[in-house]
Amino acid sequence: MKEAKKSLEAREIILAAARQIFAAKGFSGARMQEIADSAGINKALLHYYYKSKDKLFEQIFQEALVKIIRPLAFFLADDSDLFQKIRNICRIYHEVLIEYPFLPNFVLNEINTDPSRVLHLMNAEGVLVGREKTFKQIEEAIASGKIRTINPPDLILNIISLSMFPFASRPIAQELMFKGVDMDEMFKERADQVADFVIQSIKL
Amino acid sequence: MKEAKKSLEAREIILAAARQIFAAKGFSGARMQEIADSAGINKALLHYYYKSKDKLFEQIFQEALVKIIRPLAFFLADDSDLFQKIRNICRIYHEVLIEYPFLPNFVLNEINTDPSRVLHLMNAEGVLVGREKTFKQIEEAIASGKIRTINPPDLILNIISLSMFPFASRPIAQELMFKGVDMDEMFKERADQVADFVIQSIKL
DNA sequence: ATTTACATTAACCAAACGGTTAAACCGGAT
DNA sequence: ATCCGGTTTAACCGTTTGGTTAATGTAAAT
Repeated sequence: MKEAKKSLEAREIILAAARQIFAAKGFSGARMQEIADSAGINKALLHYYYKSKDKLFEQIFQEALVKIIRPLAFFLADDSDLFQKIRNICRIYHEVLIEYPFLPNFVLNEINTDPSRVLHLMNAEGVLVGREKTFKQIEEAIASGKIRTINPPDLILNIISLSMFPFASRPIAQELMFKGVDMDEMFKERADQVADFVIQSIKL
Repeated sequence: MKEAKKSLEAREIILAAARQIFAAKGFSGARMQEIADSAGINKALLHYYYKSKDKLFEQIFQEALVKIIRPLAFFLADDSDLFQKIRNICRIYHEVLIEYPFLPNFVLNEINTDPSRVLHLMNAEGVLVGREKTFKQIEEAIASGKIRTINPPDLILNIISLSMFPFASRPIAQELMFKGVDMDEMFKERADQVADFVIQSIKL
């Protein structure tokens, strides 16, 4: 393998540029020329490494999807106590989203604009492995009087909503509710705040 | 005014078509030709009624923004008891979003892809009128021992997150957590479920 | 030095895009 | 009947877009 280093490095530079531009403008708003410019290369070279816009996008979207879904998979497979599991998923989501705050908007929007292009990439991860187990854990916590009655999927949806939506709505939230507040700082403390909020809501 | 009826009717048909397509594909993904086709008219006629894609989009986005922000404005101005206010905003949001489920994704995504094109349309509504009043109401509820300590903007953000995110994440949520569940039915009951969730979480 | 295999570029292309033009259409007023 | 204003269309235009081509560069292997 002669120029393996060069090739891999170029591919990584391209991916980094494409990640930023796809995340910022979405599939249809992104321009191959802009990605090439941002990567400091020729447009033809971009097509040399990634045959088409769709292929390039698929790879980047796949990565993003994994980053979004992995914390949920971890939560579902986690063997800890329910309250501890809730604290764990909140912390993991906030860690990931503080590093990649654009993920929720990017993933949700692309799924919405073209579910067919994208939904088939989802089964790759074994997300659902621990699902029934966690559903049962929640139902047992209800049956044993540890927590209030709630539909397990609803509880999980609530946790994810509280964790992800603030990142998706950041610009408008900053304008309407957090004027003058450092939202980066707020997000750092928010993981535990969300976990407490959820636990307070369900515990008896 | 000779053909006033015809003209207004045509404009409404165009708006309806544009609403659907902009909401589904976003500004950059929408095609003027597709909007014209969907409205059953010529592309030139589309430009006759709405000079440019940007103008047409601005009008539609403005409408959507108002639909999203009005419930919040109502909540902030509402003079009811805090718990009742929370039930009110949850019900209003769920009513609106059951009718226009695409709104969260549409608005959030356009704000994110091009904040400059869009954020200046936001001050039109007098949203912030009741903000300080509601902040004080929450602080007083804390001081008087009625509810747990929480930062007022955080509480409001939590309510909105729980109300809006499920609509934005519907396709992926259906796939991962609600397989085989009728989410339309679920959303109908969710307004009160969210309100209870929030109130249980903060009440002492 | 020549071959070889990948890397890189300028120039190009067809299709799609937002938008324009100029002519036709059409119903009511004159 | 004709004039008039708003309405509708086919054809067209310049630009942008994703993608290709064919030629050149380049560095290690022979």
